Order: sequence, then structure tokens, then C-alpha cells
Amino acid sequence: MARGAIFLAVSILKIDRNSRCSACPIRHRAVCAYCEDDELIRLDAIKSYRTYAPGESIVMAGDQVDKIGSIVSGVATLSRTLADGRRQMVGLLLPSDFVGRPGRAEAPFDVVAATETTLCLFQKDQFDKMIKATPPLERRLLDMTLDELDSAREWMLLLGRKTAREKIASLLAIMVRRDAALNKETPRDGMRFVLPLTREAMADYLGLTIETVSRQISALKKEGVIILEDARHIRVPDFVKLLDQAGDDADGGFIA
Amino acid sequence: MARGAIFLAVSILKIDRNSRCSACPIRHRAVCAYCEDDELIRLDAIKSYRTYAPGESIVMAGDQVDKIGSIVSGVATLSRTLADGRRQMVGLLLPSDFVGRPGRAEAPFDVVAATETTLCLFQKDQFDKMIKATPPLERRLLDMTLDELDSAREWMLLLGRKTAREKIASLLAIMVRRDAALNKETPRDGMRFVLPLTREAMADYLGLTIETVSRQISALKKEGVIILEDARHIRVPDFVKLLDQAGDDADGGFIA
DNA sequence: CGCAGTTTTGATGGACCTCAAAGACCGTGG
DNA sequence: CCACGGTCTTTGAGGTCCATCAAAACTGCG
Repeated sequence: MARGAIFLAVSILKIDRNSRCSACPIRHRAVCAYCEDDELIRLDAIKSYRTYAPGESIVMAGDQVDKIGSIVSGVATLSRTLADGRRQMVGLLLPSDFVGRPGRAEAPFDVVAATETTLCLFQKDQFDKMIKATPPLERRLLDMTLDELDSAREWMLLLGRKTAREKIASLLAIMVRRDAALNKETPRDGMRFVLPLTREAMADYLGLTIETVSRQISALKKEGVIILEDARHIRVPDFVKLLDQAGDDADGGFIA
Repeated sequence: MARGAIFLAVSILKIDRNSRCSACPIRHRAVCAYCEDDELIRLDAIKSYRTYAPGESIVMAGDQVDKIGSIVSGVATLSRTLADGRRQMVGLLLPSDFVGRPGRAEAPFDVVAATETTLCLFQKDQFDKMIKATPPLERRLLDMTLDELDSAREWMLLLGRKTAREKIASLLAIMVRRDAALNKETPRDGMRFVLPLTREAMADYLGLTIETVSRQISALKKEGVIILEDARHIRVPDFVKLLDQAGDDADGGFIA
């Protein structure tokens, strides 16, 4: 895994042992989103923070895990590697995403910090108990899991049936949409955005090689679909033209 | 979609409007598995059955859905089709699997009956209300959704990084395991099983063409990894030899 | 500057798709 | 019973997209 890869501009925020849930930056999107104040206080009591360096392994596939929790800041990847080194990313974990599964001891996938990443962690057995006693926690986890399942299935369509060109265009469209959503806008022409993935991570995400990723990006640039300011900064002069390349019928639907 | 395809020997069971939940064949595996008798009685009151013919569409992507429920018998596929006809299966729905998503009105994928398929259906708004008032229902749905998410991610690894040979061998290994599990055995050498999918469905499942599927099966046969009794009946003389072809390091982990 | 990591570009080969046709299987009806 | 059509499956020939191997260009950093 690319050490030192800059996946996202890491927002500067101060999380320490004493931070209160009520002041948490992911308070309204994480597994605790539906909790009331009194429930937050109980979560406060059993949580801890830990920060991982870029490239640091958070969980290895096959590990016994005793802690689970939420991404507070940073980006982590969820992936599986075959014996001969082929690797497929199966999830991109962003702030508020949940890491680990209640009720299961063994991790099925590798989790690796892509940027410096801070997690809000709970002792697994304590969290398991709490979730059974706290319906809003369980309801939120269900909603999040259903969303992730839909995303995974969209992604399967991309992996199984799209061409290299379509895969790249789909990924870029997702990034544009995500950037726009962060600013509470809709995608508009001329938008400039940061590509938060290395070529290697993009390849692992899309089921391609880095050479193919690079070639397709060069081709899109040559055809004027995108403008490369440098390897990581891209401008999209015509969003519809990009969508045309993504192979989706209407508007794609892929929500990242 | 292949009309008349025989996906599974359909077990003969009698489901009629008056069937009680307590006598239901999927009572202990479906979304209602964790429910107590009194909760079953309430489910009884709002459920209905409907049977679909092979090839019949149950839901189309984009539809507004007003009913959701469980597969009682038969097999259905969950898939998405691109504008130019490329199709990717993203789920194989077997008895006890849940169809539809509480809290979302629009269906994101096509659901098609592969065999004659009977569903136990609930009016969506009624079920939404009931799930909020019935923790065991919600807990079971969460567990099922987490399992499906893990399966989807394993599948992504297959779609993104495995060769045609490995894809076929992986699928066959899954089928062998599933058949063995139905008889509460572990896979053993010499096992014979029914391939419940047409070549077309296998291709849609694996992200291949039917020709490639057929060629790889022929090659596995020529090499003695499998013995074809006819196009749908396969014998596996050496299960480990099959697993060797699947590309997984240890035992695969794919649970179907 | 020199080094290591990342990205780009080029040349080549192979895995899989596409197009095409023949064979196998199955129910139907003469 | 066999001919017939429809569907599914297999096999073949050829082409293409993408992986592989290789090397150069670029970037950041000590």
C-alpha cells in the first residue's frame, strides 16, 4: 500500500480523550446519529480514540477483532488480497462510516488507513450489549448497512460489466458528485476537484491496472472531457459529457 | 431472461392464504426468525402470498414499490441492465431472503423470478410501522443485511480480480458447499449436484459471456476437475482440486 | 543533485468478447 | 413414433481490450 499517499486534505480538528460526543464532527451521520442526549452520554463512557498513520493497518483479514467503531476523520480502504498479490478494494471508508461488525469476531477484510485516520472505538462486547439495549443505535446501523449494500451492488455492476473507460468516467463522476455534495451544491460545469486516490488505489478500486488507469485518464484529457491541472487536480468543463462516458443510462445513481 | 429455465427442483409445499407463520418453511431463517409467537400472530394478520411464474418480473428497477417480503420458495435474481443490454446479476435470492427495503420507495434493481417463486408479502407502510415496534424483526433484518454485504464484497473480489477459470471454479465450489449444507454435511469427494443456473445466468452472475462460461466448463471437464453427466448435473471427484482452481488462498470464505 | 516513488508512454501478447454455426435437449403436434 | 421448432449449449475463427513487461518522465525530498 502506498505509504504517504495523500487521499484527502485532512481537515484539522482536535479530538482528544475528553471530547464529548455531542461536539463530535460526525455526530449527525455516524452510527450514533439517531441517539438522544442520554444515550450519547452512555456512549461517551465507553468510547476511546485512536489515530492511525497513512498506510498503517487497522485490521487484517482473519484477525480476531475486539474493537469496532466509526471513522471520525481521514480515509481508510477496505480490501482483500489474493495469495498472488492481486488486490480488490471493496469499500472506501470515509468519516462517519462504521468499521467492524457487531456479533462477528473475525475480520473478513483488510482495513488500511489511507490518510492519517482517527477512529472512535468501542470495546466490541460492550458495544454489542449497548446496541441491543439502544434501538436508535440499531436502527441507524441498519440504515447505514442497507445504504452500503446498495453501493456495493452498484459497484458490482461497474466491476462486472463496464469497460475501462466507463469505469474511470464513473469514478470521476462519483468524485465530482461527492465534492459538490460537500458544498451542498449540484455538479456544475467547470467544477474543479481533488482526486483523492493514487493511481494504484484507483486501479484497486476499479479492478484495473495502474497503466490502464493512466492511459484512460490521458485519453479523456486528450478528448477534452477533463482538464488535468496536475495528476491530482481535475477540472470538468462539461459534466454531461463526462456522464456520457460512464455508460449509465440516466444519471448513474451511484452514491458515494 | 430465459423463460422456463429450471433453476431448482421446486419443493412441493402448500402455501395458501390461510397458512400460519408458525408452520412456515422459512420460519427460522427469514426476517421473522427472531420473533416470538405473539409477534408472529401480528405478522400473520398483515401478510399475503403471491406466486410468480418463471421469468416473470417481480420488481423493475425504478418502480415505486408498495410491497416487500420474503422468498418462501423458488429462486429469484437481483440484477441491473445497462442501456445497451449488458446485464450484471448482483444478488441471487433464495428461500428466506428478503426482497425490498424498508424506508425506500424506489427499487434500485430488477427482481425476476427464475423458477416458480412464492413470496410472503407485506404492505410496505404496514411493515415499516411494525418493524419500528418490533425489535426482533429489526435485529434479524440487520443480521441478514450484514451477511449480504459480506457476500457482495466477496463477489466484488471475484468480479474485479479473478480470471474466467477462477470465476467458474468459485461458483461451482459455492454450489457444492450450498448443496452440502442443505444436507447438513461438509463437501466430500465424489459429490454430485444440480447446477441451478443456465449458462446465461452464470454469465450474468460472473460478469462473463455464455461462450466463455461454456468453454471454461468444457476445459474443467477435459482436465478431470469435474465430470459432466449432462449440462446441469455435475460430479466433483476431488473437491480440493476444484478449490485449487478457484484462486482463493485458503478455503475461500464465500458463503452462499 | 540524486534517489525513491509515482505517473506516463510504448510495445507486445493473451484472455476474453464477438460473430457464426452446429449440436443437444425437450415439448408439441402430425 | 418421428418430425419440427424453440431454447440452451458447445465449438470454432477472428478481433479487441486490457494486462504485462519495460523504460522514460515527472515529483517531492533529503
